[in-house]
Amino acid sequence: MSAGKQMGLRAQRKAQRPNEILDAAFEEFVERGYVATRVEDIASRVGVTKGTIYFYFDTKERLFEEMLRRISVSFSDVSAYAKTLSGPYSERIRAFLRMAYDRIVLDRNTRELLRFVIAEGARFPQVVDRHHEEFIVPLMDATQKLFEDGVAAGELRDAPAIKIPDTVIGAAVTLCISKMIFADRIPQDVDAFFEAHMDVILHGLMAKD
Amino acid sequence: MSAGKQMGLRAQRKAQRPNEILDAAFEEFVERGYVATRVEDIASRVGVTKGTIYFYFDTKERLFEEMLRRISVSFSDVSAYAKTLSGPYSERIRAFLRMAYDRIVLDRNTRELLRFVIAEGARFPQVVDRHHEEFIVPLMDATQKLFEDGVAAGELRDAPAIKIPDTVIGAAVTLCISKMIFADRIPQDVDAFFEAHMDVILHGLMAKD
Amino acid sequence: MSAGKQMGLRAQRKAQRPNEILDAAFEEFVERGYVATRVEDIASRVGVTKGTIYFYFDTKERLFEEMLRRISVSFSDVSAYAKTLSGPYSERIRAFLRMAYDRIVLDRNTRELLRFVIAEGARFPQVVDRHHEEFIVPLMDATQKLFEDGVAAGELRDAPAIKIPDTVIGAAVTLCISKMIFADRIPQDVDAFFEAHMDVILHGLMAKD
Amino acid sequence: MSAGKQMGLRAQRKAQRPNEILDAAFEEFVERGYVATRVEDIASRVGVTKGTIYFYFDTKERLFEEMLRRISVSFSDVSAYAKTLSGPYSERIRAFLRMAYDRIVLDRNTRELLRFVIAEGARFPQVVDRHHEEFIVPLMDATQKLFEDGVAAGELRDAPAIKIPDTVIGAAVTLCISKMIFADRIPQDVDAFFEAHMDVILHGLMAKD
DNA sequence: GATGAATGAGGATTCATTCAT
DNA sequence: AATGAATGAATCCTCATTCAT
Repeated sequence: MSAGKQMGLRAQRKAQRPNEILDAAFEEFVERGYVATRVEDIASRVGVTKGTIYFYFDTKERLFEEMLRRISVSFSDVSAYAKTLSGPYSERIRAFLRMAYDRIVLDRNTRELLRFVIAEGARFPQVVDRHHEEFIVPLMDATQKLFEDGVAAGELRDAPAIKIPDTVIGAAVTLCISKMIFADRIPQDVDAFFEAHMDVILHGLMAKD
Repeated sequence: MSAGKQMGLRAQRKAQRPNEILDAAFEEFVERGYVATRVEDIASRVGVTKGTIYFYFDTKERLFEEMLRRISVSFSDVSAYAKTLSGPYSERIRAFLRMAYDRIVLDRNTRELLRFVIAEGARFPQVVDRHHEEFIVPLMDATQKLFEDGVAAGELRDAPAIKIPDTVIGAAVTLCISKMIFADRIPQDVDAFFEAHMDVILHGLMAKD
Repeated sequence: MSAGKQMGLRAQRKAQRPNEILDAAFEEFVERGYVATRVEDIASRVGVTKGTIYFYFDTKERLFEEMLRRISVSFSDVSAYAKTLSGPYSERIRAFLRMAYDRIVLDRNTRELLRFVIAEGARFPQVVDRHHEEFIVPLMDATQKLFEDGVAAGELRDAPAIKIPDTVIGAAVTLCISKMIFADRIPQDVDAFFEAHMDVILHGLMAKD
Repeated sequence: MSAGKQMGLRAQRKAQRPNEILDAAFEEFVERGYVATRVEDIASRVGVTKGTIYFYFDTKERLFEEMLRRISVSFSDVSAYAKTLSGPYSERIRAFLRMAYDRIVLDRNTRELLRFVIAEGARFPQVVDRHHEEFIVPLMDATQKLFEDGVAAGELRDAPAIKIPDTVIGAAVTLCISKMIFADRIPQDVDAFFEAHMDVILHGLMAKD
């Protein structure tokens, strides 16, 4: 019944080739950056030769862009997620921020995407723009909305950070970068970091009773 | 009496050549990254030819490393700075963080250094290590010390963030990155950001009276 | 009774494949030359894929050679044609030269064949040799014979051009080249050219009465 | 006093490099055509390496174009030459056509230029246009003018070829092509050809007395 | 000190050809 | 018969580096 059963082994492999290549490209571009990565490196990683890469992707540039598209899972759903939250705002914020940490710090794709934005942004300006539109804006908007709702509910203080949620999310981004640049050499205790961060945030934002 | 006075203008200029080159190298490497920057680009910016660059620097790699050294002003003095602070800890923290913002967010060299750490870290691991030793550790240590003193003085709450000051400094790093990747396209109001951040931090860390 | 009647449409089409391919090859090779023409270009023009071309032709080189063979209609019959002519030599020459013009200037295959001889002669020396044997020699021999007969008949002057008929045929070749290189950008009035040429030739070759 | 004395050997050689390269490029492009000629072939012929070629010429295309410019000696002066002629028109035509033969048939540059026009015209349309403007038009105009003057002087018949001088010049072009494609394999007796051609032309164009 | 011609290794891309399906 | 994925040799062009002047 499955499509797989109707495809020959070769056909199955073939259908996966573009994704195999994009995955290999991701690893190589992460390791060496756009310019220093050779198309042949990517081919070797897949176990094919240069020519095969060009059979599926016109240019190295295109390959890079499609790889980015593949790893870029937009944050446009976080707003919907915030709406599913209920209970006291201290709990909602915790849940929301935990989700943010999971997606920003723990998701390798998102982490390395930030590396590409920083390292290749000058070469691929549209990558920076897309990152802003699909990641930063949705996340900040959702966070701000959550905060404003908390203020309206009388549970949060009307702090200036309500309007500049970057001041709160920022710590997660920085942790993401630390994980990215130090990898395993300097391990990061994400949970402890998250708890310490939450503690400051909640103490800093909760309305005095 | 100074050496400068005894040099002709031309001689002075020549004595400055290495620095001119390093400055030009900085701009070019920032724009294009290590691999994509051509030695000739740097030479053109200085107004000399390739050969001249090689008179002063053995290789492109060396040039890159020395450029990094030139822009890397260590943070090892921030601990001394913290010691000069007096008065209530809320004020000390404000002054200390303001200094941190100035050096992390507003100083272009520090900002772009972070770009190099992220973009070229795989190629120049020692840059990552140095960045850790000379920037992150001194800054975190001094911050932590300041917080611990505040706790000891009974002015700060013994929050878990005291031991993980990255949770506090993180926002500044993220703002630095925003300025870096968006440049002038998306202006950042550093002062407003700082005030909003301070507000959360102080409310979050001050001991209840 | 013919094979065609017993074949289905599809079978007929298939039987024509080699010729379709040769025709497409002709167009592509004319447009881009041997080296710059890709086997895939030819395949696209036929509406098949590369592999199909290789089913019918071993190599691109072979394909080129067979295409040449297809368009090369030998001039070995012009001598027979000359023998069919009768009447005064002025009329015979006019008829013969008109035939030469038709075949050299107006026949696209012959025209482009000359292009291949000039453009690819170094790569395919046998093409040059064949062109000499099958086109130039038969045409010149027949022309010379016609002229000599005219002289023997006392109708033509025993001009040195009788032995070097290229001096007469040359104009047609040049017109062929003009048509070839300028195509429609600079239209050539073949009839006017022919008449003007004939006029000089006849005045130049006829015996004085 | 000579410039040569003031240049070092190296400097002299350097100043000649572009021309050496263009000459080598001419030979290689003649032999193999534009596409099949490798930049490295040209470099080898000069005795340098690829890189050197690119030091002087941006691209292979540019190199080809400049090579063409180098070998293209315009025919715009033939009209002035015609004006220097005096005496009976039979003599003027002989002198003029001899000059045309010398420049069209015997000048290797002009000969091979025609090869490029035919072989590379589709790739470099401007070459075809330039050839028309700088070679064909000036030559035809001058020839026509000479013929018309001869008619006006009552020495030449008002033949239709007067207005279509290509019918006369054509033979020279064809001889040029023969020399080009057969090179030494089939030697051409240019003088005999010229004389035979002249004989027909003069008999064909002279007014009856 | 500075120049810039020259080198040559390296990398993106193309394309004739093969072959399993 | 036909397809099209895969190969790998070939070729344009770049650029770090050298070195004679």
